[in-house]
Amino acid sequence: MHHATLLSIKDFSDFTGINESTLRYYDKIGLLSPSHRGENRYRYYLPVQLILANFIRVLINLRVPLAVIKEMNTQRTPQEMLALLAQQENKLDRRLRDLQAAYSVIHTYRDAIQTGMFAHEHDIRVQELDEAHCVLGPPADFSDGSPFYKPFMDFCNAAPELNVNLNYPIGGYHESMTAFVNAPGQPDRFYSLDPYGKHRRNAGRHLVAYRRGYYGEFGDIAQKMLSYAQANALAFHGPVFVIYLLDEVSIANPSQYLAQIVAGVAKKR
Amino acid sequence: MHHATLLSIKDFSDFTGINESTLRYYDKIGLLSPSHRGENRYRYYLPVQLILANFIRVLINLRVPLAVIKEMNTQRTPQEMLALLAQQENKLDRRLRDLQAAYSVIHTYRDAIQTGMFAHEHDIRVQELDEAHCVLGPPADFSDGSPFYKPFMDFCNAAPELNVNLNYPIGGYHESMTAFVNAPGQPDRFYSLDPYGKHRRNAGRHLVAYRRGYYGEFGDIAQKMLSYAQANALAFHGPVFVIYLLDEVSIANPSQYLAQIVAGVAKKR
DNA sequence: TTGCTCCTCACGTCACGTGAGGTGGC
DNA sequence: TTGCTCCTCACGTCACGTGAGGTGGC
Repeated sequence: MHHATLLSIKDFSDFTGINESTLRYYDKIGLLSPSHRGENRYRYYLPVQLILANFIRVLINLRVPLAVIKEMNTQRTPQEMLALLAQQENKLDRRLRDLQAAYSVIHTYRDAIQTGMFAHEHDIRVQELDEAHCVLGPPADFSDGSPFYKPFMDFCNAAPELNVNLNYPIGGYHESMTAFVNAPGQPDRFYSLDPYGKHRRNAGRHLVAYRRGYYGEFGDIAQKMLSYAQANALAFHGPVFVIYLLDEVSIANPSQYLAQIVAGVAKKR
Repeated sequence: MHHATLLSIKDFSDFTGINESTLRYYDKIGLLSPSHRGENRYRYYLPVQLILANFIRVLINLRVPLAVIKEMNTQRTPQEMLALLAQQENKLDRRLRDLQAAYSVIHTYRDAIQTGMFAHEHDIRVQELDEAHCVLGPPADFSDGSPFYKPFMDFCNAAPELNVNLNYPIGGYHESMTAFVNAPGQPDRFYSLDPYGKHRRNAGRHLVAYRRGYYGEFGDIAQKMLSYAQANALAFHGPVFVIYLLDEVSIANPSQYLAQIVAGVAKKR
């Protein structure tokens, strides 16, 4: 500090924590200009401007755009500031929800991939599963013999109104084991593996099988499940949930995708 | 769709929900190029590329940079994807914390401004207050007669190591009413009105007064509080907390700032 | 002369969206 | 000719950070 009353750009930067080049930028856009300039065009700030800098710094941290801050700069009332804060609160709220949704998608995928990595394709067995949540789409229409992606696109198009987040892994829902056996590649509905979804797979005993391959290609896995059930005196009940634990998100080669098929079972008596 | 097997850029855009110009951009940066071009340079996509588009869309929603997505594009393994997701989770975690902090600052300021708007400057009375939290700074050093902002800057500089968020309103802490009376403009410490702070103002009866004016200018408010206490047979105890309910964030003119002074009191007996 | 602070101006960032001006086939 | 889809290319966005090249006073 050369003068007791004037701050060079370096001083001002040190006190405010705002980068020197950022201060020059604020000067350029008229957000915060030094009170005067030296003959050599050096910028000099008044200590009282530190207060203005703090005002700017606080609002920037609240994600208020510089243009808005500039408007509030010369004139502002508690009423206006309250309105701005309320508006900003809404914006942050939306961004928070967005981020939390992304966070949840990451978790769901991590779980799926981890399970998929340690699954053996020919492993088939009965497991006690916890309740799981999802969002079911509308009935899938394969009736006109349309290619695989047509009903899937219907699902995607219906997503906004059904409040379906398409970033979660997508699976196929069959109303019964019989339905799955008859057309393993043509689920009755698609579903999103949204852990906050309103639909659910009940807790309890399930027959769990795995199958490697492209979407809708299940080979003889349905038969294997039937044989296993017969050999172990199991009866199927409830819907069948297919989910791709390893899909295009984790694997480039479609023939290496890994599906998990889950069907409710009980001991025959 | 002109061909059953090929998608124009419009079709592809409709199916993926990705803007046409964005698809051209992805082509340009080599992230997602159409499988071939017509003689007129029209872009044509294969239906199987919809899967790749979904991969990209999902990762974009997880805030993965396009450059990283591009790297994972041709080769990716479940292991690599797990690592990427873990890394992304950390990033999102930091951003979430950031946003939540901003959110909390907004709430604190809204409360302060609302209280300030409905406060009358000459209102002075006893109130039952809830516990409140804050973060106390180091002892403020006014001893060398330095201007007001020197000890305040010390506080700001100490902020990072004390884990003080400087975006909350900042106030002055006096160890006793006597200390406040002797030097109302020179608090023993500064503090940040952080509702998650580790220090606190106890719940209970407090004498609450208001004073309009610039930082550190308190006129005769201390005397008024003493008189009020004497007239009502009140004894002071504990520290005095000063906070500016209306400061540079909500008001441009410093002479209109509004301070609230809060001191613990009990009936004399 | 050297070292220091400061200056201006141009350019890069990131993932697009927009808009101007043009083409090719019905 | 009109309408349609598609093309390329340039520019703007937002809040800076970086770096080149230069100045002025000790």
